[in-house]
Amino acid sequence: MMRGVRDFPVEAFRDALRAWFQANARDLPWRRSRDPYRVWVSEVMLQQTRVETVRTYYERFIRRFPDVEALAAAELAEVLRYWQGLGYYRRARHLHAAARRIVRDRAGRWPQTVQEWLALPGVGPYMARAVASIAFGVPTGVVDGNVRRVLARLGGLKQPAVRDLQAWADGLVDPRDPGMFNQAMMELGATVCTPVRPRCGDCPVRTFCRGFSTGRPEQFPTPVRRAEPPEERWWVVLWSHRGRWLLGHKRDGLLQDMWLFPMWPERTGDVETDVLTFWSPPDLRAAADVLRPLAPVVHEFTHRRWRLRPVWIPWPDGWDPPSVDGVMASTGMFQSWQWFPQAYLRRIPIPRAHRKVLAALARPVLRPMTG
DNA sequence: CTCCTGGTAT
DNA sequence: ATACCAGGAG
Repeated sequence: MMRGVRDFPVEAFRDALRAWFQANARDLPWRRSRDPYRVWVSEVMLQQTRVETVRTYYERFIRRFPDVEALAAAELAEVLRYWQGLGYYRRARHLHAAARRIVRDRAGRWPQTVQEWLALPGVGPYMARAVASIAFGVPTGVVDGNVRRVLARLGGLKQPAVRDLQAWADGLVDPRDPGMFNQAMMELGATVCTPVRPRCGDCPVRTFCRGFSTGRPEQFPTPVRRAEPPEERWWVVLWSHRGRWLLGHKRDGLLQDMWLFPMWPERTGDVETDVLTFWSPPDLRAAADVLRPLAPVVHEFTHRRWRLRPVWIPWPDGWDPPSVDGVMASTGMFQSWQWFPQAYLRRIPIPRAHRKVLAALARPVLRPMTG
């Protein structure tokens, strides 16, 4: 057991936390049911994502895919479309794959133990314990980012090991209602024991808290600064022809299975040199004639920052259809490509970064293209 | 603007 | 250890 955690008044802590949660729990859509499907979907969405963002997505998703059978029967593209804008699209692909496993391999029988949940794709230590405790009453503690912070402050721990926190959470969890206890811990972290300026005055368990007694709760756990993500500069080509737009289906890695406008790395800063060299000579001359620079877009991921320079190429209706295969193949990032009518852009999964590019069409150019 | 947050897979 | 997204708060 960790220093500072010995002789922790477990029963009194549970009582104070329970009373607080019963009076202060936010009314969230996924809390109205202990249906494993709903608990699971909400937990997947809430991973790495804020409650207010998830709320809208969750309700739409449940309307469209009301149970695990409906999700398993759906196409991946459809699932991704409902996930569009939430980020971490791998979550959606795993959710979909796991739904198919539950329906096909388990004949719709739900995993109930932590071990069974862990066997599903996209389910790790946190999620397995969250769903098992909330939907099935398994007496196990969960340690997500919120709980980690709450426990670190309670124990006055600067750099707690996850294993120790898990062990502590397992000992703390209320066996009478593990799901409620876990949700209460996370709720406390989300609304009171916040990363900056925690509201200790509103905290139901401050009398148990070493962080509070030190007067500097924000020091637990020790804050760490994230490194600057490296920057990448890309040209993005919005190619339109007879009311259609050319997009590619991303093959792998970042934004896999999403639809993107073709992109080329910026090298010289001159679009004809960097992009149009991959085009056939007649296409090159024609494209240069109708090329329209758009306002730049910045989009930040965890691990890299994109500076996008969108270029609109409105291919005149009267001209021959452009030959796109060689051009799209030259990007090396798509498994297929397609001309989509304007109205269809709402029906395919396009990540936020390229939605911003699309929005740049409606704005005036802010800077010249060269330089 | 700047600084901050988050689970799983590999 | 690193890849993966899109925000919010101040």
